[in-house]
Amino acid sequence: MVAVDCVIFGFDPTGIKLLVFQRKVQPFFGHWSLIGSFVQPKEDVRTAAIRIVEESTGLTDVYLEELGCYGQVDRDPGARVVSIVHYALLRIDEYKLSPVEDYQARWFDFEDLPDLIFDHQKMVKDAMNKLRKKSRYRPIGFELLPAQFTIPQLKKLYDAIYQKELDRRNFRKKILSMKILNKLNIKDRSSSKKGAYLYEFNKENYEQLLQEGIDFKL
Amino acid sequence: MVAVDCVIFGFDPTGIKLLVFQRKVQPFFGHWSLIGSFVQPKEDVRTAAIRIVEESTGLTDVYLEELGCYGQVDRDPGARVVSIVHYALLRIDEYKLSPVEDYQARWFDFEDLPDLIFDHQKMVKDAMNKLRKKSRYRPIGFELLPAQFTIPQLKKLYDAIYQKELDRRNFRKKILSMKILNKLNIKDRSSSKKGAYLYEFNKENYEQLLQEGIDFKL
DNA sequence: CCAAAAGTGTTATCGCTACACCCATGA
DNA sequence: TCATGGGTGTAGCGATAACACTTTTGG
Repeated sequence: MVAVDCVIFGFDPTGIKLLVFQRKVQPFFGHWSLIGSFVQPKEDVRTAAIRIVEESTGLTDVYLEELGCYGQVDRDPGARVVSIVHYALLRIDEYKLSPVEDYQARWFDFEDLPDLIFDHQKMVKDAMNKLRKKSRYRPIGFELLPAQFTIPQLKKLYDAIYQKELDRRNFRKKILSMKILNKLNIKDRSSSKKGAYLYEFNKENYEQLLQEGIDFKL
Repeated sequence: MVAVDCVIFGFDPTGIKLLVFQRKVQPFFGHWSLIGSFVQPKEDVRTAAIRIVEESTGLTDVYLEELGCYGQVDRDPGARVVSIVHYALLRIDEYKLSPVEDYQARWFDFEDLPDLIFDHQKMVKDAMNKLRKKSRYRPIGFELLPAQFTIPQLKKLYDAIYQKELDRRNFRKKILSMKILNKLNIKDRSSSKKGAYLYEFNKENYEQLLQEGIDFKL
């Protein structure tokens, strides 16, 4: 049997979040777990992952990547299930509430997760490591922010991913030098009196950078 | 059904090689393909990959890593098979001939591969890309060389991986500065009159570097 | 003695790091 | 007017890239 489980990341000003679910079937009814599902006979594996994210969050256009195969014989005590784990990055502010509520879902601080069933804890740990590595050379961090964001917000996200405080000035300099941000002439005053300019991600310039062989080390 | 397919890399002085096999079952009997097998009911997925490499090369202690899941519905025209692809790096000079001969296997130049069945061509391409990326920050290139090797040999390998000629002097300087090579007082004269010193990979120092957070960019 | 590969050293440049200062504004 | 977060500039250091010369030895 082949299943897909999804590690779903979010971010808000207090830090990185994980969306976990209360299991609705035996065994371990009511325990916290990642969201998952069996792959249907006529369904591609990746399609299954997309479906699962949509069913559980209402979102269709999120960053979604394969993490790996979890295929220990005894990982699921009930039956032989091989799980193809994916991780998703989404903007917390965009996700639709109702499907999440149906699923008995909850956002947890990444630093303060409950116990998860089976090998889900390891999946989460591996996903976070992959996110750390990947964000060093791909600007996937943007996927976790609202479409419009300030540079201090972006820095806070990277502080959280790397678990250390980056230098304000160097961070700004580097990210701007890549020219993958469009500055808007609007200020966000929610976190300071002076206000910080809002930016948007410039996808075209980013694609071009990829061609030329970027290295995006923040 | 869950299967494992393996992309098996080798290297000799003329370049990077791939081990491919002549298929012994229908459909596509006799066509070239990667080596693979179904995962047994009581077998971990990774264990299956190790088994496949051993059965097809006779080698047990090779570098082996998961590449990803190939799970399109129609990738195998015969049946629904999800394949967990792995790639292996091995020292051509070490592999036992007889099992390979049983399997109707052949080493092909990576640049000059035959047509492969199903989506195996894409697996190979993806594996090579992963090898390129990974070798930028992990010294996995060593896995492809004999236990003892010269620095010019190592450079040739990285030339082949990156598909460009690195600078001889800078390459040597950098690799030596990492202190992950043990110099032997023996010269290999097979490729020049003057002869080049042989080195061994120093695993202890490498492990220590990993702790400290290496970045191995050549 | 010479061709061919191996081995070594130097210099200029670029990018990163580590800093200190000014700006705008609500309270 | 002052506390708070936002925005900008610069100097020093270290790593990288570009490059030329010497060494060894079989033919």
